[in-house]
Amino acid sequence: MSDDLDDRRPIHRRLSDQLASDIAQNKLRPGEAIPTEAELSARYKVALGTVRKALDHLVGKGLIERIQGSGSFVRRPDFGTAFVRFIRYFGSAGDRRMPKSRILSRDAVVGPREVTDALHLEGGTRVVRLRRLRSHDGLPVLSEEIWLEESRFAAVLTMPEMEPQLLYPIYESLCGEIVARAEETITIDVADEGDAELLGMVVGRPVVLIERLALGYDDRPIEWRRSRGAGSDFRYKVDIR
Amino acid sequence: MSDDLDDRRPIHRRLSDQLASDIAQNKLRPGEAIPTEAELSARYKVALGTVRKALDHLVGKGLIERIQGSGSFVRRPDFGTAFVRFIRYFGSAGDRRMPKSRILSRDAVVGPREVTDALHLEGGTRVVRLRRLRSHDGLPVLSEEIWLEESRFAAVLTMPEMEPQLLYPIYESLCGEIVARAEETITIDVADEGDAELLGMVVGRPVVLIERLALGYDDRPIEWRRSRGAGSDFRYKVDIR
DNA sequence: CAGTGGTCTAGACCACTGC
DNA sequence: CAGTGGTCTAGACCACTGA
Repeated sequence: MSDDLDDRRPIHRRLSDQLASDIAQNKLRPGEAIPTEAELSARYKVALGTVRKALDHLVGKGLIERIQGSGSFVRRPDFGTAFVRFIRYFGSAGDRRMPKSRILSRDAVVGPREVTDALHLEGGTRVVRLRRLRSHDGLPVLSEEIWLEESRFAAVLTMPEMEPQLLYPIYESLCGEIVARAEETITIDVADEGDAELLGMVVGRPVVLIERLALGYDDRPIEWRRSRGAGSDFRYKVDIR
Repeated sequence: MSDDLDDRRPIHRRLSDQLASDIAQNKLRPGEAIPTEAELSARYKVALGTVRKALDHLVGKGLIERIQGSGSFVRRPDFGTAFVRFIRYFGSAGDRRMPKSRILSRDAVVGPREVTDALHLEGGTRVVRLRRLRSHDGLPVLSEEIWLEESRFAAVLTMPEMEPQLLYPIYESLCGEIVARAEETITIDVADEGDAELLGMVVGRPVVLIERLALGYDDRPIEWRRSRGAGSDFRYKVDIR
């Protein structure tokens, strides 16, 4: 462990923090195997049970997966389906066509106040802005504005436009930025002229507004996204304990 | 354990299932202490570590709480604040007045199809219906319809109307039904005449529709509730891992 | 087959709670 | 102070994976 001085925290806790930190710093990358229990036990001179407790804790935090007989692996969060969680589709049951994305514009601008605030940047920092329209069964479903710090994501401006664009893998391969989790805030608005044009809605009808802040393993903001969709398409289910 | 025959499941798993079942059958009631680790270890002739693993699992499921030096206790879920999770308030920051509830009507009727479906009852079963209006700072915020199986909840019809009515404690004391968890589905609608009257809204403006199914520890449906509120008051935050 | 994680045991010591 | 849960150890055996 990096700091053997702070003896007040339990060993299993220090070990899991150490590993979480390695993951945050991309020393251990998604999909990679982490050292085996025996290896960690020997390296840090702690009992196997203590190692197991640390790893179990990381499983609980969603950072790793354990596969018996194979090893323990850094988990790659799957946000591809998050879109689907919120929006209900009307297409026939057998229809499994992927939603399609079309990028409407890509540019770099001085960040509006709310964007720099959301991304924890200095006011006036330049940011990349993407506008994107997501469709299902040929019908527009979500219009998105996506904001990124320009200094880290300039490559996004010049990348060729591929078709089934999932952005997070692109951030990873092009910019070395790995999205670990996201915070979404859902509110309700009414359709304006832009929604009427992009989503084919009637002005004044309910719109669902989804604001998402994507964060790295180290909790640094990576991307801020604001999506608008027809309220009638929205459905969300929560479990309360 | 009740069935020592099924040896294929791990001991810690059988033990936690046994305890979960005791909780489901109200043999162990919310707030009560469960047997100590040592007690369970002796009674079931298993090692302490195995007992601990079983109890840790129950903590993860949200069924118990453990308090060092004191004991392990059946958890009482707190839904009183769920209302607050969805609705943002505008009152001054220092204002901590509790939201108020007023019951508009109480009666028993043949359950509408969607109600009996939600409660997993035979079509045509009689149900209790409550209408309730929840206000904050004197302004109506949520209008609710609450549905209960009449045969189990007839007492709700005749109870005196107390003021700070939290229903779930009433279900427990009057009917012996304990709510363990709930499933909520959020959709968006537009205001109708009823919303205009009860919530002071303009017809056609966005409404948030929250449907909640409350369940016991044994996953049997207890109550189905449908709440409507002004869309402009709605805000919900989710964390995605 | 060797190597991995999963289960289970037995026991020592610590930290906290409540009387 | 006695009793509780929390930490940690050391070691045995099992179940599964993949070459």
